[in-house]
Amino acid sequence: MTAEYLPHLKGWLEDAGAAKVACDVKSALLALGRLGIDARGFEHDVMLYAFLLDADPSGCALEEQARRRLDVQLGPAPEQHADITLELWKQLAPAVEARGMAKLYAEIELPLAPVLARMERAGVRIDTSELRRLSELMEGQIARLTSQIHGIAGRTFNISSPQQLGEVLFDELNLPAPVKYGKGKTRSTAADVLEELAADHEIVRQVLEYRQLTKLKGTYVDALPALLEPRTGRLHTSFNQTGAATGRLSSSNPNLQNIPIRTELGREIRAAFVPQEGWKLLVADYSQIELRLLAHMSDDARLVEAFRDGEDIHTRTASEVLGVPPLMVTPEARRDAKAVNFGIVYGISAFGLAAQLGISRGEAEKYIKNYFARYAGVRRFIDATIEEVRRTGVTRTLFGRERPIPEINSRNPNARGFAERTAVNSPLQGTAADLIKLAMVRIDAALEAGAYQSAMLLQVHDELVFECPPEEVEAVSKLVKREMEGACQLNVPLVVDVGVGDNWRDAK
DNA sequence: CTGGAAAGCGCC
DNA sequence: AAAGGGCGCTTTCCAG
Repeated sequence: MTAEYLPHLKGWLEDAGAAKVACDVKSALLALGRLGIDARGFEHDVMLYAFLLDADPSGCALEEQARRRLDVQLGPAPEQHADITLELWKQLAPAVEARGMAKLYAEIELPLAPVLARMERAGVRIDTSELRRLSELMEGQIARLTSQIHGIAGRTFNISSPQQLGEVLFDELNLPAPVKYGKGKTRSTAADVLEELAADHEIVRQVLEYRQLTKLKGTYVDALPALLEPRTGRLHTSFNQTGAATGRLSSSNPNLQNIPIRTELGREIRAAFVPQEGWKLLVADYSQIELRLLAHMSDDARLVEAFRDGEDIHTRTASEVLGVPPLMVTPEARRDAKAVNFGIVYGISAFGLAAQLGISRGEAEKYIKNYFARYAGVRRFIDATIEEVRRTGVTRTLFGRERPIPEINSRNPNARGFAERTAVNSPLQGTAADLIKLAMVRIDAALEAGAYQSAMLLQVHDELVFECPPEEVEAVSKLVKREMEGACQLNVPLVVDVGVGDNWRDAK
């Protein structure tokens, strides 16, 4: 079997007889696309094989794999890239098969690569004049806050420097210093610390507002327009299919998976994401995906029942934990229950829950105790999951994706605790990632089969964003909902909310 | 001047 | 003893 290589692709494309092999199919497709070549039929992606085997985002690129598995230092020669790619393919493809991940590879990861390539090439349109307006508005607010903060401090200083801010607040104005310390013994000025002081101190409230404005202006409002592709006038992110150990995608240059939504100002920024003239944006997101997967994987009777009955899950948890009927659950109780539900998924401690809810550690312990008394299946699931990871050393998703957890039997209690939380969270986060990836592949195929013009643009973990001509909106809404909800059969229903609008904010 | 660590914070 | 899982980006600060 001889390797053919294309020097202008730096060895990306190797044709090994009948089997088309690349070290990175998505990059190969994008590079070929720029040359006007519509390539199809790649069967083997060495980087994806490596990622399935190691779940190590920093170690699955060709150079690192060549070093680790073949003890070869990769040079610039395309011939070497081609040879190494084939050598690794021969080793990794059978290993993926042997570990039971051939189906995950063939039905999800490999077919996803061309979908991501098309999403990146499509890009997303931004209303730059809207962002310019916001930028000027925010500039004025920041200037006002800066002079007010300096006024109260009695001197000028760099408000963006945590070090200088700490000196002003805790040494000069003698505000109560936080218990929380950074690694270098610096007193923390993080938002949760400042919020403790905000009620009593005007300057702290202004610093928090200053932080929000400078963060959003610097990271989004001013940064995004600079990244527009001149040729398309659109924003083209990169989706990294090997970017997160759990199996999630990541997004960079720019990261379009962390566009603001929480605050009103943030939502203004999101409203600047718009469809091409005359088209619509369509947003579809899985409702409570990780908690539904917790219900399925734990088979907890109450959790399963709650989702089957279509109940509001946080209200139900509040009702269970407090022992009151759902109609008597106050908004505050629901908020607390929501924190408990997320805490379960993340492996929170009583200490952490207490800090977040502003209650005593004893109160938090009661909440957690009550939770597990009512959701005994969840307790069993968590214990069984940790036990299995102790035995096997890996977590596994519903679709068979593995993640090594080497520290699970560490004698260091800190490292072991971290590993145990990771062991519980990874199957949930990872299965959710598998599920939406599968949905993306199904939707892409269905759009292709129906010859729709609508395009998938973005994925944000439990949400997909599409751009649709108005006459397709209705049909594509149904298609997307059907393919997402039908991606997999669980003990509980999968629910997808679909919205349509003239920008990303209003479509949600 | 550059690179990296640390702090902080945006999202799910 | 630490104390919530997964990311990427910006700014500050400091060492080389």
